Amino acid sequence: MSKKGFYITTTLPYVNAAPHIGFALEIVQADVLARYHKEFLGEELFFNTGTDEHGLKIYRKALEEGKDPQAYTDEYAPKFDKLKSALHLSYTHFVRTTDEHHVRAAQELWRRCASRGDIYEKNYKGLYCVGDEMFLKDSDLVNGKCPNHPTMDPVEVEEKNYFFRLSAYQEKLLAYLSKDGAVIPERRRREATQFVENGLEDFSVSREKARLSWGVPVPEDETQVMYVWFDALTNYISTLGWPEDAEGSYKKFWENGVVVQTAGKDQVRFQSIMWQAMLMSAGVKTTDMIVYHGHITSGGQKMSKSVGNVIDPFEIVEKYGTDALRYWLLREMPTFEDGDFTLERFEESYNANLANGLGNLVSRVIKMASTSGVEAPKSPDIGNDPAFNLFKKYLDTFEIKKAADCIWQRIADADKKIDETKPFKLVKEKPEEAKKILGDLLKEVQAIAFMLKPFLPETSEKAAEALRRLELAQPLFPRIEK
RNA sequence: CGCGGGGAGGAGCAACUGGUCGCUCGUUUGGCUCAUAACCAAAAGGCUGCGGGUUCGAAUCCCGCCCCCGCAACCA
Repeated sequence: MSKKGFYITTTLPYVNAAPHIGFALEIVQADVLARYHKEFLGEELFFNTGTDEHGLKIYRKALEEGKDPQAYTDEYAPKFDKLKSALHLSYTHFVRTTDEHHVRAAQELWRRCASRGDIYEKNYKGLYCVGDEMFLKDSDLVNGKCPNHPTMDPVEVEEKNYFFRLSAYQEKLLAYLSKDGAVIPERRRREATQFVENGLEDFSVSREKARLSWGVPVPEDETQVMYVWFDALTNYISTLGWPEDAEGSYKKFWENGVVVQTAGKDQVRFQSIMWQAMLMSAGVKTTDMIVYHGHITSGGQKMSKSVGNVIDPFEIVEKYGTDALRYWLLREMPTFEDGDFTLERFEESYNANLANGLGNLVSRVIKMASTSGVEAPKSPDIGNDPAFNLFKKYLDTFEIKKAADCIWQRIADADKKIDETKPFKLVKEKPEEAKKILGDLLKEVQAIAFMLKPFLPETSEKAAEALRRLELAQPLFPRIEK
C-alpha cells in the first residue's frame, strides 16, 4: 500500500532582487504544512519551490550588469536556494523556469490551450516608450509622458500578440471557486468570485520577440515569446515531470494526491483565476487548495528600498537564529492577514515567548529532574491527547498561528503546574511524590517538543535530545539584553 | 474619483451571525526560588476614530464625516 501523496508549492520569486522576507513567510508557512503532512500524518511529500527567471525586468537587469541573461540567472538562483539552509526548509524540489524541461512543459501547455482554441492572435495597440522599450498603461503616464523619460514622446505602436480566452471560463471558474477550500481564507474567495462575476477579459500571453527575446519561444511562431507568467505558472506541474511524467510524480501527486499552493494576497487573480483557467483549457486537474497569506509591513509601511525599511531575512537569521525568525513568522504574524514587523517587538516577543517561555521551561524542568534522580521519559505518547487533536485540527485547516498558540498554552500550563505543585520543595519532604510530578512534567515538555517539530525543527530536536540526556548544555534561546 | 483593508486601555491583536469588551507585551504590588533577574497570582489602565439613527440593549446593524494603509515603483 503506497502512502498518500501530498503536494505543496510556493509561488516562484522573481530573481531580480534579493530574497524578500515576505517570501520567507510564504515558504516557512509551506514548510510547516509540509512537515506536518509528512512527519505527523505520514504522507509522501512533494514540496516545490524555485525561481522565475524570464521576462523584461531580468533581461534589463542582466544588461545593466553587463551579463548574459542566462549567466545572470545562474548567478542569482542559488541565492534563493540558500534560503533552504538559512530557514531550515524541507522542500524536495527546486525548479528554475530556465530549466530545459520546464521550457518544454510550458510549450506543451501552450499547445494544448491552443488546440482547444483558447489562444488566438490579436493586434495589440498601445503607447510605447522607446527609452524603456515597453508599453505604457494609461495609469503610467505622467503629463502624457513616460515617467522615466519625460523628454521623449511615447509612440503609438501596434504589434501582434497572442491572447488567452479567459472570457470563455467564467462559468467554470465560478464552479471551481465555490469548491470547498479552493481559496483560503474565505475572504479571498469572495474577492475572487466577485472579480469573475464582474466579467473577464482575455489577456495577452505573448510578446514580440524583436522587442523581448528573453522568454520561452511560442511554439510554431518564431516571432513571439511567451509573456513571463504564462511560462512561470507552468512550473507547478513541470516540476512534477509533466507532461511525460517519467517518474510518475505527476500522477501520484497532482492527479491522485492533494494539491496545495501557497501565495501572497496579491496573487489571487493569477493563481485562482488565470492559472486555473489555463489548467482547465489544457485538460489538467485544477489546484485543490490555494492558501493566501498577507503582507509584512515594516514600521507600519510597505517595505521599500527608498524608505530604507527593508527587512533582510538573512540578517535576522544571522543575528537571532533560524528558529527565532520562524517563530515570528508563524506565530506573531496573522496567518492570513497583514502584519507589522519592528525589531523592537521582534525582540520583545523573542524574550517573552522563546527565552522566558519555551527556553526557560525546558531548562527548569530538566534541572529539577536531573537533580532529583528522575529517569528520562520514554518516547512520547500523545496520540489521544485532546490538546494534540485540537492542534491537528488547526493544522488541517491551515490555521498555523492557532496551532502554535496550542503549544504556547501548553507551556503556560506547565509553568503554572510547577508553581502549584512545587516539586522543588516537595523533593525534600516527599521525594516519591515529587518524582511522580517531575515525571509528568518531563512528559509534558516532551509533548511540547514533539508538537514543535513542524514549527521549530531545530529547537524541537535540541529539546528532545536534552530530555533524553536530562542535561541542557546551552540555553535554547538566550535572553536578549538591552 | 474609485476599489479594498483598518481605526479598541501605553503597544500589538480577539470579539464584528447585536446582550457584562477578551488575550499577549509593558506597568504596579504580592508570592516563589527549580529555572535564562526567569515563573505564578492580583491590580491599575478603554465614553471600542467622530456625529447621528435603529433597538429594551451596539465595538458589533444603518447613514454621514474624519484619519491611516494598500491598489504606481524596487517588492510577496
